Amino acid sequence: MEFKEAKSKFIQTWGALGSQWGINKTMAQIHALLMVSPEALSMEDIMEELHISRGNTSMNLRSLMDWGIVFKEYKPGERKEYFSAESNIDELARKIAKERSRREIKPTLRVLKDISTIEANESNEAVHFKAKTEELYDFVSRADTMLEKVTEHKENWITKTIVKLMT
Amino acid sequence: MEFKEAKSKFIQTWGALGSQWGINKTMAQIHALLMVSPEALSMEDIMEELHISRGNTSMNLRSLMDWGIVFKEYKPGERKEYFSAESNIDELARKIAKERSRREIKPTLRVLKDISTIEANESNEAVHFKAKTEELYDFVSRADTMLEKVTEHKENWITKTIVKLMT
DNA sequence: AAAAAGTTTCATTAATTTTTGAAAGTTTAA
DNA sequence: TTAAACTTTCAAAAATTAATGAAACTTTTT
Repeated sequence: MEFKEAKSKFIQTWGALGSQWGINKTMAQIHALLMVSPEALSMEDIMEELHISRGNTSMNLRSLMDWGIVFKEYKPGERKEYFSAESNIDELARKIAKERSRREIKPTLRVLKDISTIEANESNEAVHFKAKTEELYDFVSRADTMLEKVTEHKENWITKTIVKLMT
Repeated sequence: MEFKEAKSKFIQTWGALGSQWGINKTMAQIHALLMVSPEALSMEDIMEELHISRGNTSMNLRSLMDWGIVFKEYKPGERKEYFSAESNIDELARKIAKERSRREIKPTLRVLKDISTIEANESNEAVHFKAKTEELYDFVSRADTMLEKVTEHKENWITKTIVKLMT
């Protein structure tokens, strides 16, 4: 396989992965492209490489910047804006995890907490509901905390945890 | 909030969460409904509760069974099929993680490995590409292994890991 | 073996999501 | 202050994904 083919394959794969994870395909593709580009790219560059419109490029770049995983760069003496991706992969994972927690897990936890407070001395059905949603709350809450721990620090989390448990 | 309202809210929330994670809304809603039902439900029950068609119900139930998180049940003396959800939440998480790894992460790893083998003595661009995709392969690979470790066993993984590290 | 009770499939329709492109908006330079 | 260079927005169109429902299929009962 030569470079061009590999590059295109990478962009397609990253895009497909993105859509399976609830991120739109173009957004993931732009991110993939920027990740493997040694230099920051202009909007024109991106449009041309991915064959997408200006509007589409603009909106998805904005989303990527909202996620904190793509940055604007200005080249001295140039008016055009250039874009580059977070280059540290651990940092990338950290930001994605943090953002998904904030946007999805936290709101879900709020709902779960809320609905598990129903008075359940009525029916069997209500008792079971309350038990199940409480259990789910605990689980999701634990998972979220763990995710936070794993991603909050750049340093090795396991080591820290062990030290903490042993002292 | 009384029971009916809470139940409906739970089903909506779980459905929304599903679609953010690449699972179709109805599938997640059926799963939510079965999770909070103390008894197994028939297709009729599900159709009625969620206001969806027979075909839709049938296909999404099949998907849920393919994921291994919903089961068919037969009641003695009854011809109808009943459905129930995996009731252990740890087990549920385990199965989802395993399935997503198999369907999404593993294929991505294969592609990453494949494309990072290009001969990169040509351009700066190709050198950077090779380095980046290799780095990504290592990261995803590590993450997948960790996920496997966390979910492979029902027992507390942390404890085991610590014990292993200390001996 | 035919009817009854139930389930699955899949072409068509509906809903949702994404993309386009042209107009409006900004900023810089002359 | 106005023209040029560039970016953003958003209504409409296109593409994708999900849902319907009727016909086909399966299994059980009589």
